[in-house]
This record gives sequence, structure tokens and C-alpha cells, in this order.
Amino acid sequence: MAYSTPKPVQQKNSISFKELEIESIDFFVRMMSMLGMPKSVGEIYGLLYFSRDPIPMDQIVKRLRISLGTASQGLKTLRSLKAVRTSYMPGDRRDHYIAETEFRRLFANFIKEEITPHMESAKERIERMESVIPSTDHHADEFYQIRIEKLKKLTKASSRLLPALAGLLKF
Amino acid sequence: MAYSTPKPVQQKNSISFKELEIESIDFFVRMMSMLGMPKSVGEIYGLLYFSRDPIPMDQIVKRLRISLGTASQGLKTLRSLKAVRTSYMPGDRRDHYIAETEFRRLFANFIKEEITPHMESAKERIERMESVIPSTDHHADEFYQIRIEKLKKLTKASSRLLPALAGLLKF
DNA sequence: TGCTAATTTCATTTTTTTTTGAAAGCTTTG
DNA sequence: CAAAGCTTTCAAAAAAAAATGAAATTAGCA
Repeated sequence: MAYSTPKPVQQKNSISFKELEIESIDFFVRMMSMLGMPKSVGEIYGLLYFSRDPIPMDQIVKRLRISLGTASQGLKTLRSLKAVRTSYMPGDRRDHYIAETEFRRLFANFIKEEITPHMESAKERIERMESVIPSTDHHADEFYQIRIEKLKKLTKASSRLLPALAGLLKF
Repeated sequence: MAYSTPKPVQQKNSISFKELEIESIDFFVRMMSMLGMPKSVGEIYGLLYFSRDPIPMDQIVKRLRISLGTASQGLKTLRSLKAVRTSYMPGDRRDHYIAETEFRRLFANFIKEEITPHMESAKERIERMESVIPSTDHHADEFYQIRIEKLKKLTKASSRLLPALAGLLKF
């Protein structure tokens, strides 16, 4: 038996909700794309952000007119960032999604998932540089040494500061 | 009369410089792509970063095996971020490029050029949301109000914190 | 000023990323 | 335990982004 989703309160009412929803989607599409996320991820989050009720995937598909595959992938991404969570709905076997709205935590997660790994491999790459500094030309050595030192400072500062940043956010 | 570029010191010497150069290019290609910049921009900066001598565009093209168009575009981007500057070479009418290596300043510039404008338009979008809050359902109002408030705090915190961030960097 | 080298622009091509949708894989329940 | 519903996966298609290279423009020199 298929589930007929009862229309939630805000959907019945008015054009203005639809407008708000559109603004929200627009907002998060841009926000997310600044962070390198595909449009669909922003759309899904934007839809959920102003939804009082948890939404199942097939509704997301229908409302955003995206494919099942995209929705599934997008939700997977959002889950891994802990930007959405599923909420249990009695008598319905579909997963219902709800937006996580504590941006501080979202941000911390984003840094942990997307930035930190890159910083680690950057450090390895710098080590490799050091093992390879041209050693013939002594004058040159100093030049390279300084440049490498700068890279070290950059990565060190980044990997300290970025995780700390989330804590600074007061919201 | 065409200019024959005299081979700079580091080019003659050794495999190890070539290796360092490759690591550098690799490093910045990844770094830049985290910031949403195309590969070519990272390549150019990576090449310049470990070059003692300023390099003219045609040499960049030759060494990186990229097209003139790409090089020109990439340098334009880097110039706009103040990540490179041209240095005058007497008796040579080509522009010679040199990498700007103060990351603090680069970072500040990046935020000013790439982030701040987006934050501004985000704020406008939030204002539009406020003008459109569903007004029929009073219970609903509160919900939307809270969500909008969060977005405001997010954008406010971001546009304060991000520009300040560059100052915090100690390198 | 006219000539030539250097650079930029931009329509086209190539590459990369994202989306689609059908098939495979789970999971619940009758 | 079988059938139906929900979700994931993945090869192919579509869309978006980046690179190419030739033509147009600009700038320096003679």
C-alpha cells in the first residue's frame, strides 16, 4: 500500500509560503555552491529548512522535480555532513527528513569532513618538498627554504584556526 | 625581434628542482581548487611560487603546456586577487610575473573579492524573506521568524568573522 | 606613424561534474 | 517467506566549467 502524504499545514496556505520556500531554496543553493556543493544539495536543504514537518524522499523528488537518484545522493551528502537527520514517523516506512539548523555544528562538521583531510595531505606534500630541495646551489637553498617555511606556516595556521573557527561563531 | 629568454639558474640545475616545481604545482592546484579556482590558476601560481625570477607569459605557456588563452585568463584572475604582480624587466617588452607570497594578504583579498559580495546578496535575500512571511497562521509565524533569525545571525557572523580572520593568521 | 610583438577576447571544443532513470538491493509486513 | 515499497547504485545523458587557438586589440619601439 502506498502512502498518501497528508498535506502539511503550511502547504495549503497561500502564495507567500511558496515564495518563502523559493527564497530559501535560492539562498541555500548559493550558499552551498560557495562551499562546492552541487545545486541539488542546496535545493534539498533549502526545502527542508523552512519545513515544519519532516519530508520523505519521494516528496522531495516531487516538490523539487529532481530525480530519485539525485535526491538519494543529495540526502546522503547532507547526512554525512549531519545537515539533515531522519525522524521516525509511526505507521510509515519511508524515512522522513528534517533539517539540522545549528549552523555552528554544521560548520564544524563541514570543516572536519571536507577541509581537514586536505590539510593533512598538504602537509605530506610539503614534507616531500623538503626531501627534494635542490642541494647544488647554496644561495638557492635559502630561497627555497623560506618558501617552504611559508607553506608550513600556512598549513599549520589553517589546521589550527579552521577547527577553532566554529567555536568563535556566536549563533 | 623576438626575445630569447635566458634560462634562469634553477632550470639548468638538476632533476630535484623539477621535482620541487612539480610538487609545488600539485600543492597549489589542490589548494586553489579547494577555493573553487580552476586547475590552470593553481598551476600558474605553483610555477611562480618557487621561481626566483619573474616569468613572462609565453614561458608560462611553454613550461606548463597550456594555451595562451588559459594563461592570460589565469593571470588575470591571479592579478585580481593580487596573488601575482608584474615586474619590469629592462629591455624586454613582455610582462614578467612574480608570485605574491604573503598569504595573509592573499587571504584577505580572496575574502574581499569572492566572499563578501555573496554575503551582501545573501542579506538582501533574507530581507526579501521577511517581507513575505506567511501571515495567516500565527503559530506558523513564530517558526518562520526563528528560522529567519538564524539566517540573519549566520550572515552577520560570517561577514564579521571572515574579514577578521585574515588578521588572526600569524604568518 | 607604422610595424610588430604581446596580450586579451571569445566562439568552439574538450573535459569534468551533475543529473537521470532503470535495475539491483534492502526491508517491512501481510 | 513472498510481495510490495522504499532506497541505493551506476551506466548513460545532459549540463556546466574550463581550455583552446585564432582573430582582434593594445602597446612599445624604430
